[in-house]
Amino acid sequence: MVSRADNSRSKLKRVAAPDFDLVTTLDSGQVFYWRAEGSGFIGAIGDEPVYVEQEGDVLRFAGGSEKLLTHYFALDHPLNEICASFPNDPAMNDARSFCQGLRILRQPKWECLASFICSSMKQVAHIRQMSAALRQRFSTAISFRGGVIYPFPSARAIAESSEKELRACGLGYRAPNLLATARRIAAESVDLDDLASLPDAELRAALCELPGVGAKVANCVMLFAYERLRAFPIDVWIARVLRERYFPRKRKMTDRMMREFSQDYFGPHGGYAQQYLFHHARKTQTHRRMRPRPRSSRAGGS
DNA sequence: CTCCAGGGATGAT
DNA sequence: ATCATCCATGGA
Repeated sequence: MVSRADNSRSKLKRVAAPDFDLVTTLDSGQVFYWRAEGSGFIGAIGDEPVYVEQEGDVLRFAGGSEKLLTHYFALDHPLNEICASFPNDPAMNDARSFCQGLRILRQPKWECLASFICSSMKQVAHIRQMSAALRQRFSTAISFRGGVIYPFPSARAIAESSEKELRACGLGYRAPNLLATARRIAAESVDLDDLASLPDAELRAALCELPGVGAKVANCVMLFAYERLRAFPIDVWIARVLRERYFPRKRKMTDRMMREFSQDYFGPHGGYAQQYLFHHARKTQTHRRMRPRPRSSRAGGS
């Protein structure tokens, strides 16, 4: 019987959150730990356990502070101006109206980097699984609201593990990459905070030096952790959107073409535009699975 | 069962 | 510079 008066629940703090949609934002594939709980979500911002729910234009929360939530959820981003800067075309307009209130978070750098090193060739649900496994195995539990929260483990904690332990978390071939990157950071041969002073191109190059980080992961980290709102990650979903909705007549779309087009077409907040296109595509996917394959003409011999 | 997933590293052209 | 192949794992 655990039902003792949970007065933790009746004393939620409040912060104004106009032009914000908590559910859409947390479900948009940029962050991998928050889980539905009650009428809101439980998770952590850095090492701070947080519960948060939305009611209209207000966030009600426990844990953390108004300042912490405002920063993490980027409530200060001028979302109207950002959305108005998107190009005016059918695909973008569909995405913009579908994703109202979606904001690009300001995530902790290491957590974001490590999560996206794990992300390659994995669905969002799998990345969440790996994140949860890493947290449970390599960080310290914090009691919170009758449950337990696992913050994301430090680079040092990962660095002191082994490839075998990381594979046990379901990382597969990503394990040596995460381990090697964690070791560089723990050894202080790379300081993720220092990189924040670099201009976009140099930041991207520095991130791509890390094992398991290529252009796509680097762009995700730039967008979700370094507030480089022009960074435009191109994954399989975005590539599909570009092919099908922007260049339906082209037979081949090379990586280079997609990169060069998206960098200036989507403007100074291209990363935001990308996230809207990504979320819209992923949530409105129609079963593109069963395409009749050419039947192999070896049914029964004669 | 098969197909696919928020790709990157490597080696061959 | 571009292209092919391999890399683990689990959901649909």
